[in-house]
Amino acid sequence: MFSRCCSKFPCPGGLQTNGERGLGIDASSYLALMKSVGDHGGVQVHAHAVKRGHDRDVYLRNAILSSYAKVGHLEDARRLFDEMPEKRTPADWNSMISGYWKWGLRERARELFNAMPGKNVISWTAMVAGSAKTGDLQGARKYFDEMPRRNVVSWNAMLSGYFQNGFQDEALKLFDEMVSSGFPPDDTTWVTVISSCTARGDASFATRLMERLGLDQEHIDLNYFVKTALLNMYAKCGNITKARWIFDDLGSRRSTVTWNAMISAYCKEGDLASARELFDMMPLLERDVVSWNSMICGYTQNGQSTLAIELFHQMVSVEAGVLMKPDEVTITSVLSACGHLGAMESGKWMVEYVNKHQIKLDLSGYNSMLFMYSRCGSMDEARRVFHKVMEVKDVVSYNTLITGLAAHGLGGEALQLLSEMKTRGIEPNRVTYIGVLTACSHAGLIEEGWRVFGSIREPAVDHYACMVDLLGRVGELKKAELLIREMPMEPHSGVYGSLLNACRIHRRVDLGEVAARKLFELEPHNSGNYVLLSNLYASVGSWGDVDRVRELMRGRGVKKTTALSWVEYNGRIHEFVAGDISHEQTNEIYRLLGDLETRMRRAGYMVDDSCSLRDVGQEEKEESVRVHSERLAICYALLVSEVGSAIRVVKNLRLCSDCHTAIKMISKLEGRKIIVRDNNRFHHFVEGKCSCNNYW
DNA sequence: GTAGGGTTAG
Repeated sequence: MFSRCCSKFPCPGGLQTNGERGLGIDASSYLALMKSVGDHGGVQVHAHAVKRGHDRDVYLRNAILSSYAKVGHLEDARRLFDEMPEKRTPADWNSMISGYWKWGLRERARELFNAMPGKNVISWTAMVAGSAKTGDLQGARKYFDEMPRRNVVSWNAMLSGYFQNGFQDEALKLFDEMVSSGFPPDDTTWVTVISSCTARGDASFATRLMERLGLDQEHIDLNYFVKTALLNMYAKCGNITKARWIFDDLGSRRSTVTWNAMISAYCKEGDLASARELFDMMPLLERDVVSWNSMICGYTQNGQSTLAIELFHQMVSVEAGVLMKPDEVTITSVLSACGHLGAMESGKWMVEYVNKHQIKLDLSGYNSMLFMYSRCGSMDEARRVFHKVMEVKDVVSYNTLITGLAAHGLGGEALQLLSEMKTRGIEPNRVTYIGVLTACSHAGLIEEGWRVFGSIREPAVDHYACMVDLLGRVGELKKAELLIREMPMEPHSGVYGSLLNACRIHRRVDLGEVAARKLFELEPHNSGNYVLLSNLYASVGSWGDVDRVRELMRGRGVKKTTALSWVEYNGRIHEFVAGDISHEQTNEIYRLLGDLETRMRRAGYMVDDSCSLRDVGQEEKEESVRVHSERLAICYALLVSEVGSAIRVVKNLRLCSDCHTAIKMISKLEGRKIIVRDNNRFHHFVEGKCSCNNYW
């Protein structure tokens, strides 16, 4: 706006020399103007001011220099800085130094700082803050220790440096030092101290501190920054009532951050309705990317992946009114939602979106992408991202890929990754070993499993559960039993669950009953355990016992879990339950199913469409002969998807063995690759064979 | 009258 004004209406020459009063705009008016237009506007004020000779005013020059530096026009800022060495003030040096820090040019910042004559407390503080923000805490501390004079801002810079980098204990220690050396904390100090306590999950510590220093938390004078930090502290420490009290108390002084903190507080509590209510109440212009991210992440983390994806589409749609650009946090969350759903089409669409809009993903973003691909059954893409795209990897990246490989039964590759991460100096953690042991288990790698188990410094109960699973799956039930007896801690439900599942696979009713009894004690309301036991009875034809288990469930009021299967097609999730007749293409689906079964029988396969492993969740016996959901889902996919493409089905409960056989046949008869995810396991059916071999 | 420190999301 200003540059256009200048080019269209060149200023009369006479006024250019009349620097002090040109057109009645003096230097201080320019300064006021700059304040109102912000840094981006400030850059545009420059040309205008130069024409009137105001660039010789040191304050205005500095303001302009600062604007250039802040928006990243460092060369322009430097030109101004170099122009008139005789008029240079410490403020110019300091603006230049923090500009360099802001844009990550640490060496330039240091050079300038070293060359600066008459460094003042602001210069030193800029060095402390700059180093801390780039993660160089030692450097920051060195400047902090060496600075000849400190003020409260210097202390705050160092404190926040510790906090931002996750060293909350150091921050609190420094705060102690600060108080004992006589520096009274200000609001900013309190914000950092309270936040540090929040990060440590210790609300009472903050409260005690504030009391000790005579700061009443309900004091009316606390500024909204402090109140928001307090709100956040109570929210994170589980006192949602107190958090809400502060939120309501702030009234019109609420900022975007206050709203966001309250929204994420509700999300953390799992109270999505209240979170959404606030989100919808929030003035449209107040909503920033963090508000959207908080709500989307809230959905993802509370198992509402569909809503998360829906909200993302709302966020980027034009109808939302205010254009909102998603960032890497948004993408991380939505990719994760796609992974949880096994929604490959949506996931791919997201990746395309990222490329199209040039959103730069960080490590978490790529980890999320890895997660999405491997949960959608596309290990090739997951490997490609991991090996070819990601430059930096952390323990989460390795864990994600290893867990994915484990789910796909790719044990050897998981083992390879374990040794690779060790050579690269990335320390495996509890999760890594769960993944690797699971991988061994699914691939039947018993020796490797023992070796890995033996290498864990302090095996946790989950690792024992994995070993029981491994031993159990390959049929070593005696050894599994022995391991349980010898483990140094109390076995949890996962341990007995593995044992019971192994008994189901190997039809060991006697031992299975023992495991089930333990499980019913530990978690009497988990319907999965009853289903496992019932399936065990069914596998040996003890229908009376199957009915007994069902009675037991009813007697204890255990809720049945609906077995859902879903297929993603054309950007929509199509959901099926056993015996489903609600889908718009129901008739075609059943016709195809009947046709397939006829062909299977003709090919000499006995396929029992009642799925003799009956689902104890069904109330009525007749209902248990209803066709299982995954068969319906697969038939639907066969109808709509392209010939040659793989069929992906997600099932939220375990695939029964009759369906497993049936799907093998379908893959052969139709010449299609079928990928089924049940819980965390993948079955790749190709030409009548399944990747799980016999270890499923 | 210029320059340094603050809270929220994965």
